Amino acid sequence: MTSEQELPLYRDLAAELRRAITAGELPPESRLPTEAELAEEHKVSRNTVRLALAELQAAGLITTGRGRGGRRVQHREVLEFHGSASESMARADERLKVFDGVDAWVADNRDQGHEGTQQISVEIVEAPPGIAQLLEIPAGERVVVRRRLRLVDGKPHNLNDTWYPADIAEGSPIMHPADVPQGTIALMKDMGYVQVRYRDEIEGRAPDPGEARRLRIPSGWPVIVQTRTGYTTERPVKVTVTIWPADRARLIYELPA
Amino acid sequence: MTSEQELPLYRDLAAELRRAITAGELPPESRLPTEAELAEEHKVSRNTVRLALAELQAAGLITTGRGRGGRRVQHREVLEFHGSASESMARADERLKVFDGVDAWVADNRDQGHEGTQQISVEIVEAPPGIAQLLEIPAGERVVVRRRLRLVDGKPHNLNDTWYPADIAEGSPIMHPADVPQGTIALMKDMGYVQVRYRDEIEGRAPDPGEARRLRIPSGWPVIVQTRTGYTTERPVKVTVTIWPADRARLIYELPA
DNA sequence: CAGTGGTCTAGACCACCGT
DNA sequence: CGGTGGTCTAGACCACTGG
Repeated sequence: MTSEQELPLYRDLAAELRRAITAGELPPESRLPTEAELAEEHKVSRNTVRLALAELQAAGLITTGRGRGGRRVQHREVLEFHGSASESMARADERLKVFDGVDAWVADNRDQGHEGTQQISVEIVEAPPGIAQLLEIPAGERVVVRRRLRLVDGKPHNLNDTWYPADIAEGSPIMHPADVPQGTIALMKDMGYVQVRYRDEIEGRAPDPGEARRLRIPSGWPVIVQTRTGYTTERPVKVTVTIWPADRARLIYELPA
Repeated sequence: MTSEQELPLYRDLAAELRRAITAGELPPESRLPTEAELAEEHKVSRNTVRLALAELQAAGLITTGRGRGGRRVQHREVLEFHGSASESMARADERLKVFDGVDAWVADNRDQGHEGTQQISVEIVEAPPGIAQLLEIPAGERVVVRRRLRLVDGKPHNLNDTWYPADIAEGSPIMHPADVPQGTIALMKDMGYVQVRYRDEIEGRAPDPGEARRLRIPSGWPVIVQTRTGYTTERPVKVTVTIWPADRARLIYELPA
């Protein structure tokens, strides 16, 4: 009755496990059978089992359990981030009154019942080509990059690097590797750089090894990359690159027609 | 001199090939050494070579070559799609004058020097939960879904499914499985449904097997999913779900501050 | 049709981690 | 400590495809 299209053994096994997980027979956080058990049950070699599990792992359905822990069904939690002006700005006003001394992202997490923390470092480097193009400066020009590894409930969640032309950032509080409570947008406004529009570019890809290591994800796991360029009436003044493991975030934009 | 961190053999090999590709020593479209050659060169088993190649494949750097073709370095071409109103609308006006009888997406491709075609089918189904929630109707209610597989230069490029409440679509030209030259937005406007705002949600994930098959991508390859809900002043009137293989598209939004 | 990648087996050793 | 997944080997057979 099952319309078997003569799948390879490992695809077949992957499909069965996928069905069991999405049907709820294997609930989130529950342990999977061990590789040896699956191999015996299905009369295949352990390598074949591993091919099937690798597929589910790439799809974000199961975890990779080292040691005695075993693999578990992935508990999937998606946090939402608002890209457009209207909605996020309206809520940002409220936030600043309620949560003092933390930036918008930390507050955004509290809204969703999570604790956000950040590890911030600041460097002065030569602008890589992609960043230079967006900032409309020559490649290799000095820029200040403020790198943030953001943690949710203590675990790495996303990378957020903001690049500023050196003439804007140097000597300002942007260089200070700590939270800017009122936000860097307000800070730059006080410095005379009023951002009037943004351009967001969104793409998906596999992380490079460095990104995978910092986010503690397997190297095949896809990430979403949002590149936001902020403009005054005069020129681009910052580029922010945010990288999330794909299943961990959803971007939302509200647009007029 | 190489700061080897005692990587597993296959990660080491993957890193070397990755470097050779990004450094241009293996240019796009060029053939990789065969698995047997790599195994012998590096004194590892063929399975180890395959683990390394699987990683590069997941990262979208190389193709999967069946038969005598061999693997090749992936030729990466990213097409851009505009999410926001301002820019895309201004250009849409011009398009309609120049390209007659084709919809905006087909024209969008011509702008970038490619030929876009679509395979369209229309179904009447019960609304799945996610779609029902966005359309603000009970789950299981009848909806019309207009499914499009879009091809660029003859190859599958993205999936674009638009869901309409049955009361709006039934009996209208939306049900006709062919191009709507003036676009469904203009068509709905003529029918009295003027869309005044959109809400976009963007996420990344691995495709399910059906999506992977339709797009002809390996099942681990990540996709970007854009879900656009269109609203009149009264209510949501359509939900469009577009799915791209992640490396094939970049979404762009222009936003006021 | 020869060579390629795709699939599969049956073993082995080890680092790691929970109990 | 004992069991788990991570890594690796050395084979084998086959489907597909380009020359």
